[in-house]
Amino acid sequence: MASSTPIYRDAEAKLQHILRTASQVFAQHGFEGASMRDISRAAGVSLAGLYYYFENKQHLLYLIQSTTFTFVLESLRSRLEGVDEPTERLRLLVLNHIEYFLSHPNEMKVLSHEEDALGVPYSEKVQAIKRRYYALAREIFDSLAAEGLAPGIHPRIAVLSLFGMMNWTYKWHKPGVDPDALELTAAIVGIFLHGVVPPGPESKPVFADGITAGDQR
Amino acid sequence: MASSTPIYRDAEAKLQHILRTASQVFAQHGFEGASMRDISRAAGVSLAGLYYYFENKQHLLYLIQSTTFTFVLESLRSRLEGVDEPTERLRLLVLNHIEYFLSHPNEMKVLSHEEDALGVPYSEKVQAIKRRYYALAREIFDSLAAEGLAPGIHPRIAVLSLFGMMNWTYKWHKPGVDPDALELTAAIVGIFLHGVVPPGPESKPVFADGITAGDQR
DNA sequence: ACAGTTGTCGAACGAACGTTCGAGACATCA
DNA sequence: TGATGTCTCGAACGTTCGTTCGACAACTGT
Repeated sequence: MASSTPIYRDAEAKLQHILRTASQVFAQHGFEGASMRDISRAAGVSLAGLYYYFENKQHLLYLIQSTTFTFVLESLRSRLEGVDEPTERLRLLVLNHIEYFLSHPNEMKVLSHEEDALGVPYSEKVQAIKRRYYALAREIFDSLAAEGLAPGIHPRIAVLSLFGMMNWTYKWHKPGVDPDALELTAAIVGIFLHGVVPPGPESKPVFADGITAGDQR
Repeated sequence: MASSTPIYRDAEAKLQHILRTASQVFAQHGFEGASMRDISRAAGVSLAGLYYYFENKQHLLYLIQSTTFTFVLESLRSRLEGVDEPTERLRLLVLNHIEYFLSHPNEMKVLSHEEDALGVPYSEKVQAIKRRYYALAREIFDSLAAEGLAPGIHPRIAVLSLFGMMNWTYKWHKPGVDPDALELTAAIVGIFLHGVVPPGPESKPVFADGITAGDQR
C-alpha cells in the first residue's frame, strides 16, 4: 500500500496559493468587503475556478482561520516541549505568537479581525481551537502564578490583557521601523511581568477606589 | 435675537437615535456586512428617509466614529483638569477609556473594529482625532516616565501595549460576570505599571536574547 | 390663505454580489 | 484509442446592494 497517496497533481499547492492570496485580500478589505471576484483576480484563477477548491466564501475563510490557528497552536506546543520554567514558558508563548504575527500579518489579521464573520458550523470549529489555545495560555499563566502573584490580579483578566497586547500589534506594527519579534516579545513580557515602572523600595499600589497610596513624595 | 436657534423640530434627536441604532447594527454585522436596509429596519425609518440625515453609508460611519471619539477625548481632557500626579493621570486615561467602552460597547466596537472601513476624505478626519488622543496618552506616559522607567521600555511600544489591553476588552468583556469599569481599570493599570509578578528582592529581568536572569532559585 | 422649508417615503435605478452550470482541455491508465 | 477523473472557465442565474427621484404631508413665518 505504498501508492495509496491521493492523486494531487498540484492541487494542494494551488489551494495554499489561493489561501495565501485570499488572506491578503481579506486583510485589506475585510471579509464582507472583499468579493470573490477580487480574490479570483488576485489569485489568477477564474471566478468559477475558485469553487473547485472550497464550497463557498465562508468555507474559504474557515480554511484560512483553521490552518493558521492550528499551526500557531501546534508550533507553540512543540516549542514548549521540555521547557518547565514558567517564565520561559510564558516567553515562548509570546514569542511564538508575535513571530507568527510579524511573519504572516495577513493571516493573523484575518484571524484577529474576522472572528465573528464565520457562521455555524464553521464558527464552532474555530472556537474549539481558540479555546484550546486559551486553555494552554491559561495553564502557563497558572504555573507562573503558583510562584506568586501581585495582589488583586484576576487570572482571566491578566491572560486576556496579555492577548490584548499581543493581538493589538497588527494595528500598529510597521516592519522595519518597529522592533522585531524578539525585541517586541521582550517588551511585552517585561510589561506583563513587571510593568513599566522600575521596582522601588516604596511601592504605590492602585486600588479600585481610585486612591493611590503614597500620594505625596 | 433670542429665537436664533435653528429650526430643529426633533431632527437632531432623531439623528442621534439613528446613530445609536446604526452603531448596534454595525457592531453586530460589521460595516460592510450591514446593509442600509438593516439599519432602516432597526431604526424604524424608511430606507430613503435615512438619506435625509447623511450623504451616504460612509458618512454615517464617519458620524458615529467622529462623535464617539470626540466625546471620549473631550471627556478625558475635562477629567484631567487640575490633576497633576502622573500616576493618577494615567489612571484617569484608562478609567475614561474603559468606562466608555463598557457603557457604549457598540460605538466603541465600531470605533475599534472599523478603523480601516472609512475612505478618504472621512478617514483623515478620524485619524486626526486619533492622533490627538494618542498624543495626549503619550504625553501622560512621558510625564510618568520622567519619574523613572523600567530598563528597556520603549515609550511607543508601552503606550500601544496599553491601548492593546484596553481596546481588546470589547472582544471578551461580559457585563455582569466580568469586573466593572473601576475594577477593570485598576487591573489594567496595575499590570501596566507593576506587572503581574509581585515585587521581590531579586528581580528577574527578561532580555531580548531570551535569557532569563537568575534562573535557579 | 399662501409660500417655503422640513421631514418622510414607495418605487425604482444600475451595479455588484455569491453561486451554479455545462462544456471543454488535459493527463492517466486500460 | 477510448473511457475516466482532474482541473478550468465563460456565461449566466437570481438576489441584494447603495443610492436617487419625485411626490407629499406637516409645520413655519407672513
